[in-house]
Amino acid sequence: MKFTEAEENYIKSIYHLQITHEKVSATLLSAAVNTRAASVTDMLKKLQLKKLVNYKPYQSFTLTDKGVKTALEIIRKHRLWEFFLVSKLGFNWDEVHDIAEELEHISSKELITRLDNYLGNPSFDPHGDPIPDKNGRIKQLKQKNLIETPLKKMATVSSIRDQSNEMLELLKHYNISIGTRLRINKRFEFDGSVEIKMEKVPAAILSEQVAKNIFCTI
Amino acid sequence: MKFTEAEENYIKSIYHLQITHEKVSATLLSAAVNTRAASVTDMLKKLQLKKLVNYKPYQSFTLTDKGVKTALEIIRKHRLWEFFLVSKLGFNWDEVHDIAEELEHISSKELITRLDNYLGNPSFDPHGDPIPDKNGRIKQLKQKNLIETPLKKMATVSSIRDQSNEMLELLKHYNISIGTRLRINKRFEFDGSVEIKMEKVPAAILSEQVAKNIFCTI
DNA sequence: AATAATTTTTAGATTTGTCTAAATATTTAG
DNA sequence: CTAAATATTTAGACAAATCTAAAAATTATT
Repeated sequence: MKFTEAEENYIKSIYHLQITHEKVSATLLSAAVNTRAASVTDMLKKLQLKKLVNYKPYQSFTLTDKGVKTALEIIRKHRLWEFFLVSKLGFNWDEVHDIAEELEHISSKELITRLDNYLGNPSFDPHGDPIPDKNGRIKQLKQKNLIETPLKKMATVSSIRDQSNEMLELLKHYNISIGTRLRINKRFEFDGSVEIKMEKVPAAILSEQVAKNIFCTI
Repeated sequence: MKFTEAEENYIKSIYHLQITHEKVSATLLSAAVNTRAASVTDMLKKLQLKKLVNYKPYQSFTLTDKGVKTALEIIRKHRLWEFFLVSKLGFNWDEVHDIAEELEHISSKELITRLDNYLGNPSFDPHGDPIPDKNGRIKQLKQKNLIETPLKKMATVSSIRDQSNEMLELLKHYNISIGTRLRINKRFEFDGSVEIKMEKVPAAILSEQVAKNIFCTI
């Protein structure tokens, strides 16, 4: 399916926002796409009709699977072009973003397939961000436990090391499971505990012992 | 100065038309940009305000110097991208037009400067058409179409004027492409058709309409 | 030269993506 | 728990680029 440049920019921005923020609001998005919130509302309705976002008035929204797939295609193009601009044309990595913002909207699939091969199917762009492959898969950074996970980044619980009943009981209480999305707000030097924030619930404190056993990917 | 994609397409089309036609009419232009004549009138008024065309209602029009300069910049981008697609990404010369139609609107000047150097500052694109240099200058090849090419001399196909899909289909059928070597055996007064002979295949007849659109160097 | 055919322009409408201002809903704070 | 602050949506407008239908101008034909 083909989308307008404006639609693509919204989809891409929502994708980036929902990785770094647990909730994507219209205001947040309006800043990201540099428009007024009222315009965002208009566009959300259109994207919903096209089944790209899950959206109900006055509620926060997310990309559908189709929306994510679309976002990854755009990001793939963006990052491949950035790689090209740096590796072949000799740009510095901090000069290429705006040009790639334009190039990412070129529609030809065959072009991207060939460009990818020409560049040697790179997995990371010049900024170190992963380049989705043709199936939308990105090389994930290794999983880290909550002691190692960087602060303030949305992370997804990917595994639990200690699977004792006591641990599972605790996870159940906090409503943490594989796939749960959370963010580390703060780490306390004093006892190694961490404050985590999940959607819809107040922040919670986990002891160092617990934190060491919960693994995430970002 | 920056122009919209629509404006650029009009400018480029007017340029091509005023090279191949003595007078450029709204109807002719409307076919070239694939819109209705009424829309062309609207756009001409806008382009006139921007000093890109000399236009008075009900009269034929021409590009201003500024318009020509703009057209050459767009054509330069188009042809450099075509060269890139063929020489670096391995596309066939008859597959690149539509992609270059999109790429020609990428705005960065620095990108084109670097692309030009990366490609070795080529003077001709894969169709044999000259690539304007950064100052808008074009190298003219002494090329003649098959009506003008002398009889019984080996000639090399250097460019195709009409690059419509229909024309490309026909060329593909006859296995004619840029670089093909051929000889004019005979010209028929009756309908202007020409008999050509290429290596390894029987002689073939081309209509006047086709012959006019195939250019050669000898 | 008068009329017919064609071309060009005008007038009014449509779509996309945006805006401002006002209305409405939600969240935060006293 | 209200009230204030903030966020979101609606309503109405606009610019760009297009369209159709009709009017006006030009060109061609008899």
